[in-house]
Amino acid sequence: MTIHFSEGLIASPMFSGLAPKSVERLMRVARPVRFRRGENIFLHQSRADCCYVILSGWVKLYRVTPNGNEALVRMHSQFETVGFCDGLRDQVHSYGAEAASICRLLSLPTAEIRALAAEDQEFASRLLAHTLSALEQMFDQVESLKTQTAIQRVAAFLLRHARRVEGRTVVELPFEKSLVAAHLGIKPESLSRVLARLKAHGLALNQSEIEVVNRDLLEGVIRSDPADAWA
Amino acid sequence: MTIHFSEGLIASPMFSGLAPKSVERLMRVARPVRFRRGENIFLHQSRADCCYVILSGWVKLYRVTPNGNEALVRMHSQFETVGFCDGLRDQVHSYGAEAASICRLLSLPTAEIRALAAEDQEFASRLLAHTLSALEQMFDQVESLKTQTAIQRVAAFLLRHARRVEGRTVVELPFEKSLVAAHLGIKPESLSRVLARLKAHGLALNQSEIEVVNRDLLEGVIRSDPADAWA
DNA sequence: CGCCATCTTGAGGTGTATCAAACCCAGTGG
DNA sequence: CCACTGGGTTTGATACACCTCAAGATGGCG
Repeated sequence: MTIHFSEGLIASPMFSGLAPKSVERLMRVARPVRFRRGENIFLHQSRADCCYVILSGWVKLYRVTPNGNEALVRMHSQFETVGFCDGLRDQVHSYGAEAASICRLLSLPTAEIRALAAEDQEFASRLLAHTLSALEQMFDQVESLKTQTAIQRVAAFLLRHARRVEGRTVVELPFEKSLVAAHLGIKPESLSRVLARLKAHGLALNQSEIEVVNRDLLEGVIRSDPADAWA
Repeated sequence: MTIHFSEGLIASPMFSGLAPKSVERLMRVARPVRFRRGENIFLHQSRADCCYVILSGWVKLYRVTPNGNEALVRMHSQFETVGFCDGLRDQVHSYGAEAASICRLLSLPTAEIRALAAEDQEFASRLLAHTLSALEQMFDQVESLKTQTAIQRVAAFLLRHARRVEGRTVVELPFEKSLVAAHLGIKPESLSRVLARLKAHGLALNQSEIEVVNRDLLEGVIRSDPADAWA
């Protein structure tokens, strides 16, 4: 049931399609690591001498502001990579990483990654493409923070995570609600209230299960301008 | 007084240190373009077949949401690059670009950039480093949007742009106030009010001139937790 | 069962947006 | 020289969105 390390590596978009020789080279220095929920993976400002590929579980990237507040920057899950951003430049981490659930990672020395990038051109261009798409995702996040209200962000999040099971469209929250709230830039209490308000807009809440009963209505919440009132 | 095109190119962090052969190659296909303030450079979702280097002026990157709202994603100035993010992947632009002032750009065909990246390894790694730092800047932006209030973001912005002239610390806004507001994720009216409130925290406003009279006080505004009240 | 963490609900406060009006100021044209 | 114009900015009154603090509800788990 558990994924073998090398399978996990090549399942990651960043390493898929890598020459077998390069995979083997990486696997020689890769080490599997496990973390319990809440455990620290690396700290903000620490030397980035390891990058990680997630084999299972969720990892949260966050920053701590001078006044002790915490900003959740991104959430990452299976086969995504963590810590490359600073590792590739041989700098200190520009964010901290913490296990948001039990998770298994593959740790890779950044020195080896850099060396490989210098030799394997295909890998280098893959790295670039990967970074560019991360950048675009950050654009999305900034856009939603600047133009959408909390309700709209929640609605969009729910629709993104909605899956059809047995004819119904249900949303399984990928991680606990307080993390979902931080991810969307609001407080847990607000998330709770927003979910309650969305019951009037195509959402049904039956004891911890979230169901989308009217997709169009929910999409309407996202489309509508905050200036206009939706009752 | 005006910068020659090739000087502009190599002054850009993305192209500095490039082999003379590569510079020459790019200059053969580079074309200078001018825009008046408010003119469109490229549209969101249009094919990204040109990238740009800014020789002078300011460029704003923005997105238009389904409901007609506009989100300012980033501002760029001299020697920064615009449009590479999607050009390198041969995709459509993930944002629109507009001249925020009179500006001169150097337009480069993305096909040529991609070809050069494939051949010149040094350039490829420069591209990656550049993209990574853009990513980190987006992290900064998300952090400030999620953890700081409007007043704190304004204070931080002012301190970032404060310069010492003739013994006084003054802030010259790089572009008009409505753009500063959009950049910080607030409305122009709010920016106006916030500036007025900051007069009690080390800022002086003398008819369109902004002066930092007490840096520590301003920094205190940023440090303090929004929960605590600052009168 | 009782404990604990997580989530919800309520009351009240702060922050920012909205809409509308006044203001400032550089250009323009009489 | 002065009225007129129009964009950008400020100010005011008001509304809404979201936060804070505190109290309850829920649900897993020893």
